[in-house]
This record gives sequence, C-alpha cells and structure tokens, in this order.
Amino acid sequence: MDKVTQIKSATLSDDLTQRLTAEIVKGVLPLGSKISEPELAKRYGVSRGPLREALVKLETLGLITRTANVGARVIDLNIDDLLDTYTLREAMEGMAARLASELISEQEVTELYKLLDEHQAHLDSNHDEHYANQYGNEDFHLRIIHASQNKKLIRVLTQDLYATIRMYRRYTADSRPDPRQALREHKAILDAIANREGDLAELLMRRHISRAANLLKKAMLQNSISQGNTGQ
Amino acid sequence: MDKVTQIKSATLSDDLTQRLTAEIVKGVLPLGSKISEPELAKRYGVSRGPLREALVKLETLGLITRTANVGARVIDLNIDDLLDTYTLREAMEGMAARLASELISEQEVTELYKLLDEHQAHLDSNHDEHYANQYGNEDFHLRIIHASQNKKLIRVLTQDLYATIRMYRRYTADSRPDPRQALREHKAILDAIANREGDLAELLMRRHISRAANLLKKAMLQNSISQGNTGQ
DNA sequence: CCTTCCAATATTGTCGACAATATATGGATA
DNA sequence: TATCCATATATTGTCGACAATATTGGAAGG
Repeated sequence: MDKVTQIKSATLSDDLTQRLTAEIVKGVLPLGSKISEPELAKRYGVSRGPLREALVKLETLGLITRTANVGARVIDLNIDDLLDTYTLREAMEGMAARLASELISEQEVTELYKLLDEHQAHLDSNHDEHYANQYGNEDFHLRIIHASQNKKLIRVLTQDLYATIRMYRRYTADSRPDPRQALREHKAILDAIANREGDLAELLMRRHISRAANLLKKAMLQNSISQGNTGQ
Repeated sequence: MDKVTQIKSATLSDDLTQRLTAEIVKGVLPLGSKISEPELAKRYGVSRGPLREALVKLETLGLITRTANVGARVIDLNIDDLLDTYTLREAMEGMAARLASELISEQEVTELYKLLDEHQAHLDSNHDEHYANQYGNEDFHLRIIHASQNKKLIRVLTQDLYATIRMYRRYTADSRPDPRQALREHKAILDAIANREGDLAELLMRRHISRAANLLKKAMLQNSISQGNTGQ
C-alpha cells in the first residue's frame, strides 16, 4: 500500500475506524467479504491490537458482523435491512424535525432557506445535478438533526445510521430520487419548521424519508445487488 | 476478588462487557468515577487487551466516556441527558408500537393481555409492588419492541438505550410512577394495537413514555443526585 | 504565598509472541 | 467415488512488555 497520507488522529484505533468506515462505504472492502485481521494489519502497518478495537466499533456501527473465533465480514446489503434502517430513520428524523420546530433560531431558519435557494440555483444551472443533490440533501438533513439539540438523537443518527445510509445510497446510485422533487419536499419541511408547526414538520419529514426508502427499494429490486461477494 | 462465578461466554471481551455493564448499572462502579485499566484488569484476572475491547463497546453503549491518552470514566447522570434519552425512546418506541399494530399476531396479543392480567393480579394481591411493576413494565415494553420485527429498532432500543434507562430508573428508585396508572396506560396501548390502530398506539406509547420521563425528572430534581463522584 | 517549570511516576497506547479455536488438507474406508 | 476422520495449517483470542503521553510532586523563582 502506497497511501502514506497519514490522517492525524489521537489514536491509531480511531484512525482505523475512520479509514475502514470510508473503505467499506466506498466499496474498497467489498460487501460480504471476509475481513482478515493479519492482512488488514499488514496493509495499514499497525498491529492487531488497535485494529481489533476498531473492528469492535465498526460492529456497533453495523458495518461489519463478527463471530467469535471465526472472524468479521463486511455486511451484505439487502432490502429488509434497508427498510428497517429507513423506518428507524423515519422515526428519529421525524422527531428531530418536531424538536427543531420548537428550538431552531430565526437565524438558522434564514440560513436554511438560503441553503435551499443555493440548491435551487444549482439545479437551474443544471450542472452536476447528482452531486449537488446528494451533497445538498445530506447537508439539509444534518442541519435539521443538529437543530433538534438532542445529543443522543444526533449521535445515533449521524454516527450510527448515516454510515449505513450512505452505503445504500452508493450501491443504488444509478436510480436516484428526482432532485427537484426532493427540493420541493425540503422546502415544505422547512416551511413547517419555520412556522413552528411541529406536528406537520414531523409528518412531512417522515413522508420524505419514506418516499426515499421506496425509491431505493425499487432500485435494489431492479439492480439486484447480489454481486459483491468477491471477497474469498 | 473471590467471585469465581465464571460466566461462560465465547470471548473474554464479551464477558467483560456484560459484567461491566451490570456493575455500572448496579452502581458498583460509581457514577463519574475514573476507570483504571490496570486495576480492572487485575480485578477480573484478565489482560488489558480484551478489557480495552470491552471499554470500546461500553463507550458506544453510552455507559462510559473515553478520552484519548487520558482514560475512561463512568457517565454521570443529569437531567438533560435523561430528557434526551427519553425523547429518543419516545420516538423509537412510538414507532415500535405503530409497527406492532400492523405486524403482531393474534396469539401474541392474547399473551400480552394475559401478561397484563398477571400484573393486575400482582397489584391486587399487593405484595412486592415495586418489583412487580418494574419487572412487568420492562417486560411489556420489550414485547412491543420485538413485535415491531424491526431488527435495527430492536437492537438500538434493547442494547443501547435500555442500559441507560435502567440506570436512570435505579438512581431514582425512591419515587416511581404509580404502578396502577402505568398498568392502565399499558392496557390502553395494547387495546390500540389489538385494534390495529397504529396512529393511536404510537400516540399513547409516546404519552406513556413522556409521562415517565416527567416523573423521573421530578425525582432527580428532588433527590439532586449530585453524589456519586466518589471515585477519585 | 503563589506561580512556573521540570523531573518522577503512573496510565494509556501499541506491539510481537503464544494459546485456543476453526478451517483446510489428505488419506483410509465403505 | 463419496464420506469420514485425523492431521496440518491458518486465523482469532489473549497475554506480557515496551513506548508515548498525561499526571503528580516538588524545587526554584517571583
């Protein structure tokens, strides 16, 4: 491995957690592939100690599964898991939208409107729609989540769930939701939040996420993402 | 340490995770106390390797906090955290109740009614109210959660959140919710689920949990649980 | 008396080696 | 040829020791 790009972090274990997360999401470590501790340790130039600590963390993030005395595997995406994940996300982000309606500041609201305007401009100028949509989409959601000011909610969503969500989005990259429709929905959600209508904001956020889940589900059914078991 | 009660588990790390979780919830390891790796390792007769893996897990469970090159501390309970936790629980168990309304079998419904009848009998015979309520309360909630059939939801709730919830209940043991009121609410929730009224079930579950949170909050305000920083 | 700096100590982070378990190989038998 | 079992190999689990960092305690200076 020639990547000498040392990511500076306090501890090797944290480094590895970040790197491995990235590699799994990117697909460098294929879905369902076996993870060999000696091999990975050699590849990253570290001993197995910190590597194993990172693996424990990845397991709790739901990115790998571990079996005692057998080893770890990258998770395999499937529709049931996708739906479970998005249902959970629906509950949590719905709550986040409700809380945001109560707690968000006027300034944050203004910034969010500006953000959506930018997205609109991006779409109108028509360049790089995919990227703009993906990036903007996540940015919008993250801001709502943080506006909830609920530390537990923020942690579970941004740290645990979003890694999985990014994976599902990546592996269904071909058929993405219509960015203009998504933007309309974002606008409606933000309107509800700005008007301090918590019930409505929660409802709209839930529908928005539920709709995304359905699209991803269709994408998975078509693509039949059954490749990926390349790892011995 | 004279506890030779070897809990048989596949791996030392898993063993330690369970034991440490229990000790933290029980209060053997005081709130906010520093965790010394050498000391704990000696106490359990293991090396620091598996112990550290267990600590990584405990951190993700939210039972301890770790700082690089400094060490780990048992979490300290406070009202903000309590409210955050219960708000999250509200969102997730509310969703669980909704899903259960769609997915639960008639047999499971029957069993749940039987369970509530038993609780009623316990209360009427009036012995050991506290224990009966606590045990029965958690049992009821766990069954609803599992009836949701959502693996992600089940995992986060039963593994991540409930450890914290048990701690808050333990440290506010003095003033507990009225068991008869709780039972009435359980019955109403179950009725909604049995009638396949998902919206209502979710609403009632949320109120039920919100009410519990308020009671715990009051208890914390009165008791002012600021002791517990005994650990150097 | 308080503050600052430095050395001594203790704790955490990392490593390489050994033990325990699972997997792969290959031969014997039906 | 297929199946079963025993051996060999590889991988995971655990350990003790060393390196790096933080904490403690005391001396020097203001």
